[in-house]
Amino acid sequence: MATKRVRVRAAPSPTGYMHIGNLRTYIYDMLLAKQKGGDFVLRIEDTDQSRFVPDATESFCRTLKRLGIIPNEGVWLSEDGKSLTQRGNFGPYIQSERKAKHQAYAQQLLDMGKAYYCFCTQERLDQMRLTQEAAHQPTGYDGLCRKIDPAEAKRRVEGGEPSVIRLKLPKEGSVTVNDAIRGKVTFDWKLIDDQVIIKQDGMATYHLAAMADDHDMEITHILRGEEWLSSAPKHMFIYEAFGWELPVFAHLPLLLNPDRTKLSKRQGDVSVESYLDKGYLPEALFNFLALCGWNPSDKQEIYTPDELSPLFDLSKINKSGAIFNLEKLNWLNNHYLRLRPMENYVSMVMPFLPADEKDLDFKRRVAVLFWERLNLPSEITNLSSFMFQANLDYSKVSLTWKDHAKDEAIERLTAAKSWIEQLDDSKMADVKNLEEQIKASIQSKGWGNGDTLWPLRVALSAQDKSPSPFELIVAYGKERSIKRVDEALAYLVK
RNA sequence: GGCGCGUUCGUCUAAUGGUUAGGACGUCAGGUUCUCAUCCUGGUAAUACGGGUUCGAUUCCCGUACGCGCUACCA
Repeated sequence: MATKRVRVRAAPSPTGYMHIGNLRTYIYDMLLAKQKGGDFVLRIEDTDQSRFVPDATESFCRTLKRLGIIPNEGVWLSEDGKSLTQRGNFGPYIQSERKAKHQAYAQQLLDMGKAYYCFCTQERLDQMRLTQEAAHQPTGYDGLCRKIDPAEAKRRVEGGEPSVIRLKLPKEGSVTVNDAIRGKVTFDWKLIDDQVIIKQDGMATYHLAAMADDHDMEITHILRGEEWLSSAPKHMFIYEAFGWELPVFAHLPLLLNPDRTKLSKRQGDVSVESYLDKGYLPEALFNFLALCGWNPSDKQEIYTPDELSPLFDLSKINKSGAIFNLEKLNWLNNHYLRLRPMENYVSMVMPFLPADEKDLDFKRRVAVLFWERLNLPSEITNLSSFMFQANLDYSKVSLTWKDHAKDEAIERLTAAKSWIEQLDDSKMADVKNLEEQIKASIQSKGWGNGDTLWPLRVALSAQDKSPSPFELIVAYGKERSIKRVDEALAYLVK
C-alpha cells in the first residue's frame, strides 16, 4: 500500500492581519510539506460572519507572497494582487462556500444520534453560566436539549423555531488524544461541553467546519497552536463518528511576550506585515521563527528553508512556549542584510534618507557607508543625519585629541584639508587607497594617527562615535569634505 | 474554580541515568583601531522547589510552586 501523500494546510480567519505566531505555524507547515514532497493548502476560515474583515484574505495572501511562503493549492491571489481565485481539486477553499457540505455532515451526525438540536436561548445559556460561576461549578452546557426526542426536535425546527446543532458527546469515560509533540493527552468526557457545530445562522463553527474540510481535503497533518489542544477530543469525536482516518495532530507551543504572557499587540508588534514594513527580511524572519521552539540539534544558527526542511521533525518541537527574542531577530536581520546584493540593499535604505537631498550619488554613498552597521534599514536615518546637515554643531564634542592643544588640531586640520584637495579622483572611490595615502601623509609629517585622525573625523562628523574619516571622505566626496573641515577650522579659530 | 499543557544560563536552545551541562543572542573584559561598528580572544550566567526510585537523577516517578492554554452560537 502506497503511503499517503502528505497534505498540510494554513487555515487563517479573515479577521485582521497575519500574526507572527501564525507565521511560525505556516513555516512548519511549509517545512513539512517540502520535506515530504507534499501539498500545502491555503483555506480561508470565514465561518464567523460577524468578525469578517474586508481585504483581510487578500492582505494575508500578499503577506505570504512577500515572505515567499506560497501554498501550492487553495486560495490564490491574482497577479495584480487585487482579486482571489482558487486552484486545486478539493475546492471550494473558502469555508463559507462549503456551508451546504457542513450542513450535510451535521445532518448525518443528527441521523447517527451523534448530535442534537438545541433550542436554548442565549439568555438561558448566559444565566446558566453565571449561576455555575457563582456556585464555583464547572461551566458548560447542562444538556437540557439532549433529552428532546429527535422527531419532536425535527418538528420544532420545521416549525421555524430557532435552533443550533450540538455534538452529543459521551458523558463518561475518557479520550486520549495522540499529539505528535506532546504524546498522549487524556481528557474526561464528562468535562467536555456538547459543542455547537451549526450556529443559528446555519454556518458551521470551527469544530465541524475545519474537521470536515480537513477530511474532505485529505489533510494528513494538522499543525495548530496549543490553544486547540483542549478541544481536540471534540475533533476526534467527529472523525470517529464518521469512521474517518485520523490525521496527525501537532499542537505547537505558543510564542510569548517578554513577560511570558501570550504574544500580544499590547507589548509590541505582532503583525507580520509591520515587521516586513520596518525592513525585517523574509529570510531573517524565517530563520528566526523556524528556530523558535524547534532546533535540529546542531550548533548551526543560520539556515535556509532548503537546509531546514530535510531536518524537520515534529516530535522534536519544544513543548514549552518561547519568548519572542527581538535582539536575536535583529542580529539575524543584520546578517541577512549584509548578504543582500548591494543594489538591493541600497534600494531598501534609500527611503530612509532625506527626501529633500537631491544628490542621489551622495545618498547612495551614505547608504553604502552604513551597510554593515544596520540591523534595520530604518536605523540609517539617525545614524546618518549629521551627514545631511548644512552645518555641524561642534560644541558637543572636542575637536582636539585627548589633552592635546587646540593649535595642534588647527594645524592638523589645515594640513588634512590640503591633502583632501590634492586627492586625485581615482582615490576618492576606494576607502583603502584613501587610508593608505592619508596615513602616508601623516607619517611624512611625523605626526600620530590619533592626534590627526581624531580632529579630522570629528570635523567631518561632529560625533564622538562615527565611521572612520576615510569612509566619511569617500561618502561625502571631496567638496563636501573640504567644506566640513573649513567649518571646523572656523569654529576652532573663533 | 475545573481540566489540560509546561518549567535547562537574562533570552532562544543542545545533551545525558555518571558531562568541566554545549552553542547562539545579549552582556562584560581584552586585542585590533583615531572613535564607533566589524573582526578576533576570553569571561559571566542555567537544570524551579521538595520528596522518592537508583550505587548515582538535571534526566524516571510523585507532590508543591509558578507560568500558560481552554472553559463561546470566535477562531
